[in-house]
This record gives sequence, structure tokens and C-alpha cells, in this order.
Amino acid sequence: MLASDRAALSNDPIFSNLVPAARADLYAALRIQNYASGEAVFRLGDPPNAFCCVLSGELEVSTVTPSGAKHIAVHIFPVRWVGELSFLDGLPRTHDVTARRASRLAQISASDIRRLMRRHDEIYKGLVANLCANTRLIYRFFDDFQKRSAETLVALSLMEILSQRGGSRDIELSQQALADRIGASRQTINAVLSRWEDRGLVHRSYRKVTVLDPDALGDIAAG
Amino acid sequence: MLASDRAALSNDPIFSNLVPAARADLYAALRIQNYASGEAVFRLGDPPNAFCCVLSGELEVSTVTPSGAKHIAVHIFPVRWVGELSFLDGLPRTHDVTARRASRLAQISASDIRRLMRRHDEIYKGLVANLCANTRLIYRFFDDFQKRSAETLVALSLMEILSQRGGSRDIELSQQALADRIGASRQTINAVLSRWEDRGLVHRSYRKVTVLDPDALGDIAAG
DNA sequence: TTCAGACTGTCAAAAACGTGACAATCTTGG
DNA sequence: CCAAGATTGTCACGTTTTTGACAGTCTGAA
Repeated sequence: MLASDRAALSNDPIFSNLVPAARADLYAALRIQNYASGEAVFRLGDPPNAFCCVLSGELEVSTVTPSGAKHIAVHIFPVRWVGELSFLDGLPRTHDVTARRASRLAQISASDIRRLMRRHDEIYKGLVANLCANTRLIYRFFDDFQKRSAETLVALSLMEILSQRGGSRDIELSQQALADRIGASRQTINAVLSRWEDRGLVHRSYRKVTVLDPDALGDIAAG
Repeated sequence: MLASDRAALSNDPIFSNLVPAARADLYAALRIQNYASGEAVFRLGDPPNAFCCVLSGELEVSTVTPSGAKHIAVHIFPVRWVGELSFLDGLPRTHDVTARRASRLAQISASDIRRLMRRHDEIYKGLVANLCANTRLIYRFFDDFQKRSAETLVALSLMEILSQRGGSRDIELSQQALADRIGASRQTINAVLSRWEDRGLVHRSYRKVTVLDPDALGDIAAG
């Protein structure tokens, strides 16, 4: 484990203030692993293999629709944990989870996390807290996505991603990826971004959108 | 508590096989209450007042969109519990919950459910199990709703409701309620149901849709 | 029983969105 | 460096869906 890994973990909102005994056990179970861009972390329908924390990089949580299109449910940035649901109910994975770029993950194997959940109530409660946060997020998405124009949905998605990773206003997503996230066509995304660029709200570049006027985008998202 | 209430509770998938001590405490905390059609059970943003089990009737879980339209996230039928999320993370209600018809609820007050969660690990785990089930349901909705035609969405919703309450094939929802559930206009719902009635798949009546050919509807939902 | 309010059936016009196509541009691996 | 593959910009066309409107029907409460 690198110093940067420790630094990342210290910002973990779920487990950063465990009692020392639980923290020691948790950290002892961590295995750092690098994933290449495009590499699968979990697969839909699989029994759970691990509980993971994104230390750097970015994960994509997605499914494939019956017609073969990809639907991206959410993007996950450091420092967030993924994969608690299957350990809390014992059922298969609900989504594919893929590294969207070179990413560094702290993983706990299935047997270790089950042991840790049994041994330390705080760790069990950490998984529950993570599930609560994810459930609130998905509820909000589900409701926000109803009866909204493509323009509003793009604004909502960009604002959500900005809020997940403060700092840069660059959003490194292709127009196709944005389309897969909101269930629109690439051309519609392109048209929306074109209009916005003309108005000076964003700047388009290759596989990237730079938000220039977050307030205006927020207004569109709220509309 | 009536005999019918006890019968309903014995079908509860979450708490029906608790150890006797926990079950006795849980049942002692139950307060049966009747709600009139349209009456509010929870309200979005409120601190949690109770954890509830629908014994008879039907609840509607909804939010209001910025434009004032209602979005119905899900309908809840007997015997299901609602309201665990706010007790697990201590945050406000995510949705309005309303009785869609005269309904009978078994309720546990906020202070009682918090006490029971602390005292009986099995009861805490019951809330977690309920949250897991609800989260899986909403994940499935969120993914299923992407890139689908209104016709497919109506079929999906009808099939989901049928699966929640086996038995009758009557679905007592107005066309407006169906529209609010899938984020479409009432006229679109009407057109879809008209087409289906012509083909003999459903029968329309006042505030009600009767499914005549569930297999054909399932095929449409899968498309 | 009656009546107000809710619900349904239907239509035409307009807006939003998807599809297919094609050329130009950018990135990446060999 | 170069070529293959991915990404972008843009267009025309067709389809789906929304919107607004209005008349007729049904229900539930007074």
C-alpha cells in the first residue's frame, strides 16, 4: 500500500473513524489491485467476489438492455466503496462494474468481508450506511429522470458528476457515454452540447466536456 | 388487532420467523391504524414518524417534479413494510407515501422501532433486508426504464403490479396514475391501452385495467 | 337523486427525439 | 510515424410523444 493509498482511505466517509481494533482488521484484509481501462470488476449475475474501494480512477456501473444498448446507472469516483448489496442480502450482483480508466482499488475478498461483518458490528453498519447512501442516490436519479427533456438530463448528470468529485470542472466522458447514461442518442447529446457551447456554458473537446458556467447548468438541471 | 391482521402479518416475508422474544416485543409495539383513500402516511422531507406494514389496501410512493407533475415511484401492496431507510440512516423521508384507497396499516412509532432495532439484532437485520429488497427493485426499475417505448413501459408496470399481488388480474389504476408512474402523458397511455384492447390483450374500464393475456404482455415488456 | 369533479376517448398540430449516413478529427498501439 | 479504430459534427427524414382541446361518461358525496 502506497502513501497515496493511505491518504485516499483517510478520506473514506464510511470507515475512516472506526475503533482501532476494527480498523486494524479491516486494513489487514485490504488488497490493493490495479485495473486497466475497460477491465471488469464485477459482472451482473455473479456471486459477489469482493467489496471494493476506489482509491483512484473511475468505475462505471452499468447493465445491458434487452436491445443490446448499454445503460450506465452511475459513475463512481474516489473515495467510494462499491459492492455492499450482495454481501448484505446474499444475492447476485445487480450490475456490471467496469474500470473506465486505469484505476486503483482496495479490495476485501468475499470471505474476509463476511468474517469482518460478523466480527465487527461497526463494519456491518458501514456496509449498511453505504447501501443507504446508494439507495438515496438511485431514488433521486429515478425520480429526477422522469418527465425531463434530454437537455435537463444532461445538465443533471454533469452537475451530479461535478458534485461527486469537486475540484476540476473537466468531465471526461464521451458523448456516447453521456448518451448511455441518460438513455438518449449520441446525436441528441451532441446537439445539446453544441447549443451550450454557443452560449458559453461548456467547452467541448475530445472525450471531455468542460463546464464553464456551473450556475447556468444548475438552472437548466432544476428546470 | 383483528384475526385478519394476524393472518396478514403471518405472511410478512421480513419478520414472520423471528425468535419468540423479538416477535413478542415487535408485536407489542404494533399499532393498527386505518387510512382513508388519499390520506398521507409519510411526507417527503419529514423526519421519520413510523415504520409501517401494509395489512390491506395499497400505498403509493411518489414525489412531485419541479414542474409540478407527480412521479409515482412504486405501489406497495400487502404484506410489505415501508419506511426503513430513514431509520437506518437517520435522514429525512425520500418520498411522499399516500394511501391510494382505504388501507389498514400496522405501525411502529419512531421511538419504538429505534428501541427494537437496538434491542434485537434480528429486527435491525429485518430492516436491512427490507432495504435490500427495495434497492434491488428500484435498481431494476431504473435500468428497465431506459430507452424503452411507452408501450413497453406500460407493459412492464402492469406485469410488475401483477407479480406483487398474485390472484386477480384487475389493476385498479386510472390512466393518469399509469402515466404518472412511467412519466408519460395520459393520452399516450390511452392510445397504448386502446391498441391492446383491440388486440384482446386487456380490457379497459373505469379506473381499472384487466389483463386478459399476461403472456403477450410479458412479451411486450421484454421487447 | 343529483351534481360537481374526476376520468376517458379522441383528434390535430407541434415539438422532441431516434436513425442512418458520411466526412472529418483525434488517439493509441505497433 | 502511421494506420486502425474511436469519436465528433452535422444533416435529412421518420417516428414517437406531448400539448391543448373538447365532449362524453362515471363515481361518490351531499
